[in-house]
Amino acid sequence: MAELDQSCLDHLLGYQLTRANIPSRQVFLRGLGIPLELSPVEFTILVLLDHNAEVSPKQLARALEVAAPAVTLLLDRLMHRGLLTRLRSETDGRAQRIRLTPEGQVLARRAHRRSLNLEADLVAVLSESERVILKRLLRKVAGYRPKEADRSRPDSQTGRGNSR
Amino acid sequence: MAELDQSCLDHLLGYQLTRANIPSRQVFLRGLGIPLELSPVEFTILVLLDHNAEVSPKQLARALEVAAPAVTLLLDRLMHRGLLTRLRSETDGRAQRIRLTPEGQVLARRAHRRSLNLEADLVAVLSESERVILKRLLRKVAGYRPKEADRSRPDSQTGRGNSR
DNA sequence: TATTGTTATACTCTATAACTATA
DNA sequence: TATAGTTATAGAGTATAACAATA
Repeated sequence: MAELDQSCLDHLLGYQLTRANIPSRQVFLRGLGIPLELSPVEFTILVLLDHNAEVSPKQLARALEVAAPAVTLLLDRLMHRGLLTRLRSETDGRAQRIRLTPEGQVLARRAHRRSLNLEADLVAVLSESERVILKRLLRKVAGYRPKEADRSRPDSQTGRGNSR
Repeated sequence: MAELDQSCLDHLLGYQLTRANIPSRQVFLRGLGIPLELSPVEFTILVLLDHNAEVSPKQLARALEVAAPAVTLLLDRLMHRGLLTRLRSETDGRAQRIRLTPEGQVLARRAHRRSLNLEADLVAVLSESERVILKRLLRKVAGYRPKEADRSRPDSQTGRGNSR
């Protein structure tokens, strides 16, 4: 069966990003996500909680660019697995402090350790200097924020969903 | 409110890819997706159909690395919008040939034209040579395929969903 | 009034299994 | 038996609005 010619989409950075994300995601799932039963966001949350003190759901929502209700659901799931607890902030009665339980900390560290060598095969397609360059360029792109005037709604935090 | 320290995730290429995808996705939605009422995959399908003759759902599933049932649903939607038709292949009674309708072709070309300048602001954070390098490196990463021995199920086409 | 977090809802995407019709 | 495509279903992600409690 003939392969389709996709050159008509080559000019789109977004297309290249999405395509590069496919094997990257597979590598994550096979090497970490499935064995430790963590989705990419769940992994990210656990690691961030372990490396940052006094984290609130609001901070997570900002850091991950995920809408607040989504964070609530994610934290619910991790809490029901006994990986974290929610405490009221002592300085602001509205806010919470999320804390990893001992089990959560063990899992966070195990996952983080595992993540260090996770992409070895994947990035083997690049030279060491290419890896450095790629990450630097991706960070530049990630730092872009549309001008306010361009935004349809100033405070819309549109999700990270990526259906392609 | 304090920003979280995310340096503990810097080593993961997948994390950088996902983060770079966020503004890229916003740019697509605001500049093309919302005005033309096309999701990223729908846009991709229309453009591929316009640039390739005699396309079957199977070919689309392969090209986009989307599971067959998902392709069925995507094509259903585009068909109900009058953008394409499904014809039986004359050489293989099981297969289909997807064809853009005149309206579909008009939209495909309008969308493609619009996509050419879509990311101008986004890629302005990069120099011209950086853009070339970035796309080349992304293509390398996108070309990676895990060794069969690593794959849990040889024919699993895991989706492109990207919840992070 | 504004902010933090939750609930509820609706829609999309994704994954799988089971089915049909053709080969 | 294998392949192309569909149906059905369940789960996860995402966006919005509306709400409670606190500031």
